[in-house]
Amino acid sequence: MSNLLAWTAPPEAAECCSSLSRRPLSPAEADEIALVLKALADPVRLRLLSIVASHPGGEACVCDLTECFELSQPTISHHLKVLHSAGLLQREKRGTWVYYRAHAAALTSLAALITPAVEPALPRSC
Amino acid sequence: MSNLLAWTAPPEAAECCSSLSRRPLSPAEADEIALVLKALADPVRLRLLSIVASHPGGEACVCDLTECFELSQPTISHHLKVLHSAGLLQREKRGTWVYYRAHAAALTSLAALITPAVEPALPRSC
DNA sequence: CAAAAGATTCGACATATGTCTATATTGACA
DNA sequence: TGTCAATATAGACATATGTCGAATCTTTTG
Repeated sequence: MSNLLAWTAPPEAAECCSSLSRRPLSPAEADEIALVLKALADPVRLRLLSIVASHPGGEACVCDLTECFELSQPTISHHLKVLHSAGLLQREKRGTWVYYRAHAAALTSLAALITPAVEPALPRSC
Repeated sequence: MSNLLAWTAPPEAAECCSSLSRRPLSPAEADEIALVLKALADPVRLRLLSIVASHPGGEACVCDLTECFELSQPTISHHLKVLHSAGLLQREKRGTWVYYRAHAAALTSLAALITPAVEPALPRSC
């Protein structure tokens, strides 16, 4: 599973808060962040995440979610797996049912990453 | 050009702040947000945006950017176009050079969208 | 005007991705 | 133990995407 939280404090960023706008990302950092954003960058997965997050109790099972779409159950399952692998959804199996909930810390980290820096960046090139 | 800023106050969200976690996104909203996230969800484009944003003066021309990658100049130009079309980069032509800068408001909106809601969501299904 | 430099557009190609159907797995329960 | 219900996995297929080289456009300058 991709670990976005780990990104928030990479060695080379010890000097600073996490933000795209503070300094150029290394290729490796960009690869990792892109994995998480790719997981989010799909209309079905955005809706799945928003449905799960705003569901009563903050969680929903696959059967709840499948009803919301005109897509096959395996397709929904696939999208949930992508979100889970990216660390954006947490998974808990209870009996026959599997419940998903939003991983708030991962979303918070991602949002912080995107938020423009308030302070002007130090002069750098690449 | 996709207009993320417009999303921040859609008619059906008048009740509330903008957040994925507040209520289920409509399919149309999800499509629009996905367009912006798709633009961000690429390692090269993430690096381009971070380089532009942290460049002295907050802007960089294409020639500055091409040096940072082992990719052809048309490829860089393509990625810049994607970011610009998504509203994440602003473009200004001065003489022969084209300067890009990060669109801070768009990034702020996107970050707000991803940030988990503090208040519990109202009970809703899809 | 012509030539050069910066940038974009075009067309092609290989890879990645979203979706489906069919099948497998897991757990509840008679 | 056998069957059923809820999810997940596998394999196939069509479409989307990232990259390139070649050509085109635009602006400066000799």
